[in-house]
Amino acid sequence: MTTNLNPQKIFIGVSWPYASGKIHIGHLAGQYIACDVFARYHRLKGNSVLMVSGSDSHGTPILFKAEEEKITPEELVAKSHRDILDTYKNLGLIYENYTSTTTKNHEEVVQNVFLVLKERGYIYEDSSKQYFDPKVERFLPDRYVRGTCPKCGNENARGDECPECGTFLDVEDLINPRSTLSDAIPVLKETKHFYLDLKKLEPELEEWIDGSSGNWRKWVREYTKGWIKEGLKSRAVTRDMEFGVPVPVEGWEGKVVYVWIEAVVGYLSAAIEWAENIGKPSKWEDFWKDPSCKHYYFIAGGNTQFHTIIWPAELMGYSEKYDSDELWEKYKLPGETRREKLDLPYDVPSNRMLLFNGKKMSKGENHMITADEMYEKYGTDLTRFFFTRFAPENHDREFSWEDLVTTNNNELVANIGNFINRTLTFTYTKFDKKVPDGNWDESVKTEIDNAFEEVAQYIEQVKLTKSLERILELGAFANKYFNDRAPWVGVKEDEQGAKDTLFNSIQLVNALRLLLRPFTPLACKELGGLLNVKGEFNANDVLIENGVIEKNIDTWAHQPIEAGRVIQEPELLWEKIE
RNA sequence: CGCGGGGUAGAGCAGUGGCAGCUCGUCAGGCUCAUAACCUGGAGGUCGUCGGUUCGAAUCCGACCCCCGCAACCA
Repeated sequence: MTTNLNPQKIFIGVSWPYASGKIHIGHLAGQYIACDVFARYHRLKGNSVLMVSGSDSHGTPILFKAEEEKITPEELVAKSHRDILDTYKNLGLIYENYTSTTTKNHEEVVQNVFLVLKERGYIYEDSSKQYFDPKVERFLPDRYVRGTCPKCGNENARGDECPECGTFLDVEDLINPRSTLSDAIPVLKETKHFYLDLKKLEPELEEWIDGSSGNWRKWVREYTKGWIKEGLKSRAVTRDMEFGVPVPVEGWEGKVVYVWIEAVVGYLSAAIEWAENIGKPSKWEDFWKDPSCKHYYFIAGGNTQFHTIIWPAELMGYSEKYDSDELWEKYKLPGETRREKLDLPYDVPSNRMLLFNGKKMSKGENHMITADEMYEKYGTDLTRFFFTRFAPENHDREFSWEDLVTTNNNELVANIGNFINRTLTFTYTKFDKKVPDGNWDESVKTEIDNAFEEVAQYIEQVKLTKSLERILELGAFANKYFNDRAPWVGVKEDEQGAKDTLFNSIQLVNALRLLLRPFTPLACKELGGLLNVKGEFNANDVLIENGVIEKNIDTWAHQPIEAGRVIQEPELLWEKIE
């Protein structure tokens, strides 16, 4: 436990959950637990962490859902936001700032970014024809138009894709189109939009991807390169709608900035809001304008290209502001003082899909298990442990309740939990509740030090499943050590030998506690109590209590328990289920 | 030929040219401090298919088959 004199700055952006309901376990497996484990580790390591996210609170589906539930969109969004916060709290998911896209600050930053990109010529105006539902008087997103597939004749094809034959469609090609909102026949209407000129940024983008993607997950890199290979197309960045961030251009009333400009800018606006919240309005620049600050984006599946292509493109285009006296004066961000470029992503450790009965989870089709259900059944630690242990880091993974039970019983309980329990019980009953006076076994010491180092490496590479596997290895080592040394024999025949064994076992128990802090925080805290650990600095607890961490203290190392310390009566940290 | 991921023991997965591994399950044994736990040993695989390169291929090359994801504000 030493002051970290040279803390690494870590910015973590976590994809924004859509505020149309509760989050499900796919979200947990995808990013919300991984980011928290990663952030907790870095805080414990004494690094400077800024992790932000928020509720994505705009868009057509929210309008429709609100209508369905007969409440206002604002009410739906507020309720969803509260639900999400509850879930986070239950699962111990903590952010430096978790906000929402409904804030004035967000609107201001989005409009600022939009206008700079427009001034630099990366956003241009064009018009297109889009289906309009005359009955409900709304333009229709492609997915809200159904009709007959021109390829296979399926009468229920969606405007974007035919679910029957799998073809991606242009909405205008549908035969006999109808609106899913009213069943009315939609009409094609001319509408003007702004487009993001990705083509223009493509060379710069490609160079950046070639240079930076070496440490990305293979599938993320290949997927991204695939998009570039296909050629980037301009995309409309505005929508005909009233619910969202208004397009800040005269004559564009009734249109809003479309999500994949809007939501990703949240990473910046939430950082700015955080700086404001802690009373240091320029502090966000430490994380956004320091090239040594590493930017990680925890996202999942289909969001990948927004973070490896579109968001970097926006940042590149936006950073041209700093080359122009005029733009710099005209478009200052809140609290902005430094005329330096914004940092680009360092890594995008995107996960693949968690499947349930062979299909991915979906809010729309109600094919899901909510995060709340998981929490209510199995609690914080097991939920966190399981979805780290079996995160779909490199390929899709099937979720099953059996795996969850097996993992709990064989790994959390039988490996780690049982070792802790047998050690504490032995100490409590055979050594008068005191840590016996024993000598360090070098092999144990080495094993512990190696574990700290290797687990740290895995986490820093965002190989979280491996990091947990490594901790389980230490648990297996500990059980074997205990078994080989057979202190239950020694306690009668070789008392000092038994004392040595238990002294070292206690150290292993404490090592496991320290290593597991990012993964199973509740049990670690409880175990700290059993071991009578007092006054230990835990940056994550400080963040929960004070909302900010003032000191960078490196606590990622073994902290020995001294002989003679009295321990509490052992209690089970985790129990077998079913 | 749209883009991408995958196919290895009953299950879930590591393994990028050199004796096919890990966890769980299963079988046998040991131990008894511990949550029926822990420890040791065994059985179980023509590495999707076919062809090629090589002294040597799960791994490199070619063809094919199967599963999955991706243009929607679905993580």
